[in-house]
Amino acid sequence: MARRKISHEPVSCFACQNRQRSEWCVLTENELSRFDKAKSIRHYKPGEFIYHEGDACQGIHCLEDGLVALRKYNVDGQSTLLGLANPGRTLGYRSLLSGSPHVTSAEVIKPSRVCFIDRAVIRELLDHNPALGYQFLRRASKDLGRAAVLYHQGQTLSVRDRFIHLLLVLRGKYGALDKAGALTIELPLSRQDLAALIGTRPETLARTIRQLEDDGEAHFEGRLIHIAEPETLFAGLGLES
Amino acid sequence: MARRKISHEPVSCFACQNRQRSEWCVLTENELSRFDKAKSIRHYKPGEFIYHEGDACQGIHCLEDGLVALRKYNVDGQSTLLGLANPGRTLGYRSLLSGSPHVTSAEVIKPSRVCFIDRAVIRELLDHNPALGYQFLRRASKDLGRAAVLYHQGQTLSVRDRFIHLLLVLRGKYGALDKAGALTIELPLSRQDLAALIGTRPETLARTIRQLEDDGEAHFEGRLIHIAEPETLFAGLGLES
DNA sequence: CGCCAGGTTGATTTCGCTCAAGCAATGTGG
DNA sequence: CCACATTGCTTGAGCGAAATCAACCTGGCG
Repeated sequence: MARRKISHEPVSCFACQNRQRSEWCVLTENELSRFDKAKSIRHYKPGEFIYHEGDACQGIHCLEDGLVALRKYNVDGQSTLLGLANPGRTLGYRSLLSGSPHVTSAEVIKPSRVCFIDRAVIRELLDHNPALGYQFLRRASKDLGRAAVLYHQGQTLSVRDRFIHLLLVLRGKYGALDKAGALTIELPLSRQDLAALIGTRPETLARTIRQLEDDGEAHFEGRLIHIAEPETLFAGLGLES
Repeated sequence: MARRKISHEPVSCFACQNRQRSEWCVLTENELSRFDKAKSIRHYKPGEFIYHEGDACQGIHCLEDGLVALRKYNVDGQSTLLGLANPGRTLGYRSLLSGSPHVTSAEVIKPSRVCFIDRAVIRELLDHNPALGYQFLRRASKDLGRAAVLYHQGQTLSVRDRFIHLLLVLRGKYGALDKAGALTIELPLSRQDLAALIGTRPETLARTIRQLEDDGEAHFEGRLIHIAEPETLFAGLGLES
């Protein structure tokens, strides 16, 4: 599959494809220039951490390209995946704005290019341009809604249903329909991470996958999933936006 | 205990005790006056709803006095309690700011006095006074952190540990230490709601309580809990801010 | 009084976790 | 190139925590 190479050329914020779809779309030319000068770019390999749970927040990270997992560890080393970050996503804003340490660790899943901007610069921009704060406010509000739904699902749904729901979500970014209406999803994650994402263990997920195969609901090979009748599979869930 | 009567006298926002500790502390005199004129006060009895999950957001509610539960229902009518709101708390800001429907229902637990302010007025104030947006931003960031911790705990802790953790939280608002260092908590909730708050069923909670009694960790009578050695009980948890 | 909701307790079941083993793919060093 | 470790995934067996189902008790209230 399209294992696209990540360019190591430094990209100006002005040219950044993600900017329009991110919180930074409200910055003026001047502000963007300030932002651009202050940023530093770094490349991460899978398994590396951008920041760790408990760290004080130094600033904000923008994921330009790649994939990052937001993970939280147990005392026993057991981990839960709180979410995934795709290109364009701003990381660490929660910690910066609340003034408390990071509650999750940001672990790189696919090779990633990440920009870092110091907290002082962000504060300056926030003080200067209220629209930026408003962007983050909308962003935080949406995240908060997602968190509530996630929590509730974790409490009330079975592993099977949580997994199906996860596929529903991943379909958006990683799914493709063929002409017959069948769905193919290329998972960006290992089984372990899929399990962590729905708060279960790899063994249980393997069994759940087995069950879906046996029921004829879906076909799994490696990180590819084929679902002949997606609508049927996704029907049994409380529909969500 | 202090079953204090709630006054039905309309209170000016200028005189509101909660204002200093809320997001509204940054309003100017003029703005506060605008706010005060726009507000309407309503009294709710236990069991009444301030808004329902799925409703579009009409505006913001301020809880002046009383207690409100943020609840989310399952398809089967099973509910989870996402959190409690104490006096001074602003309700519904998430929905307003994200522009999406309420994700939870706000159900009154104790008789409550609630102010309502139309969304248009809030927007006006937000446009006018960036500091207000910043207040909500901090608030949302903190809520988001709490949500992450809550989710993770729900996934990894046993019912017993989640319950003890809940007591730790409730201690802050509803606990009192005597001279011997023993802790008494007066729970503001029914057993059912306590169960919903930690994502379990009433039967399981009853058994957990029984177990804590048998272990001599705590003594329960009705909504009163006596804990002789709070430090011992709370010791076995990963400490959280 | 009877009714009912909330709470407790008991019996049983089930879902998911733990522990353990096996297997395939990948890497590594001699 | 082979022996070997390593890592990720799957499967099996057994166990345990919590859910479910059901009965019963209690206190409040019409």
